[in-house]
Amino acid sequence: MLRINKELLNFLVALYHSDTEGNIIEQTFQPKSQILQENKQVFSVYIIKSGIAKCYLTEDTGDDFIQEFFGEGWIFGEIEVIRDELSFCSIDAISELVVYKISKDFFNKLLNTNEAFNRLILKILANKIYFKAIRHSYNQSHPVESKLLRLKDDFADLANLISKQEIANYLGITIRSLNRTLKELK
Amino acid sequence: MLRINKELLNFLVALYHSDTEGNIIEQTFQPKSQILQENKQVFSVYIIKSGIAKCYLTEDTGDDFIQEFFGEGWIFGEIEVIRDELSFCSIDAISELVVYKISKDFFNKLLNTNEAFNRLILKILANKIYFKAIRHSYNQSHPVESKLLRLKDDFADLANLISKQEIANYLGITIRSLNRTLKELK
DNA sequence: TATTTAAAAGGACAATTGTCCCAAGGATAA
DNA sequence: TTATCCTTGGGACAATTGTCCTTTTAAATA
Repeated sequence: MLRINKELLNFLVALYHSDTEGNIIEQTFQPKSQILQENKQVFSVYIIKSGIAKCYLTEDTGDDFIQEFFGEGWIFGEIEVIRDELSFCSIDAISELVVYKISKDFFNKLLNTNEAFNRLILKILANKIYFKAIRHSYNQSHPVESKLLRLKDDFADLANLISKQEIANYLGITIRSLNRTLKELK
Repeated sequence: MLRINKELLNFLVALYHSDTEGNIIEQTFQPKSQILQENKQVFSVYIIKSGIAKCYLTEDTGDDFIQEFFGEGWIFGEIEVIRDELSFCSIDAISELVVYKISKDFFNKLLNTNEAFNRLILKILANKIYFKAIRHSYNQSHPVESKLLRLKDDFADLANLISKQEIANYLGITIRSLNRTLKELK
């Protein structure tokens, strides 16, 4: 639910400190500000240094569907840069968010010249597919109650950071269903 | 719905013909035979030369959820090899299936030494994430009828190859719902 | 402090989807 | 041919989830 990646974060901290050419910039976003927007161009790849963000997609029905909550060390924008396409989801800061920002060109250069970085990105992409596959499958085959119980632990940690609406959007259900089920579980 | 990738297929055909050391093997599977099984080790990466396969996950409820139907040029097993973990889904041949089979080691070697191959795999992984994100979001926010209409075209092509049960498993619904909705659409 | 606004909780009903069951049609094997 | 099995289609009802609306609670601002 809240994705983090210490390995990538460590990698970036080192990279940032050895960077003398300004290829990596630290940037801070205020809560609720938007970092990437659906269907817009993506010029940079971002790695979260601290804070929490949400990655979501707005459907034609007007509903937002939250793909994941991103935490320390999580990367975004890399899929768009690799595919060389517009963003297919939006990213909003939930808490104050500090990121390492890498330009498209430098990210591509890193991929081509830094073998360890290349491997790390391959692993990250493979993991993203894995997480999505598992979650999508689980979501399709289980009722709301099971989905909620599954989150219970992560849930407690995030409960004071994210709204009920966001939890509902993550589960792909309405707030009404969420409340009903929460009450039944008590 | 049916994923194909001509670019990778072309790449592999060339690779196969220039391969003198038996790093790439052509192999044929009969319809309904299983190529990869959930929770088992994966020793090779496969690229489909011809035929159709399904990639699915069996839930604790006993339901199968079909992630995708794979066609020409589609790759599988690469996620497990990159993550160095057990398979998280099963792959079954639907029609007679011919694949190019690459050992784990040679796949890793290709990733490290062949820049074009590395790029191709990065793109493929990024695309897999993209497809999954879009589909998961759509599935969560739309009723059965919309999901079906969305497939209508692909659907016609596959209809005589895959069963109703498989379509239902792909949509994450029961056969009963599928039939009901198909009737309403007529 | 009083006033306004937004988030959370839930009642009543409607729509959607699932469960369970049976029947019809085609394919296969004895 | 007849028996058997599997796929498909659908009736009747139950369970789940959504829609709409109201109330309560909490937070924010004048």
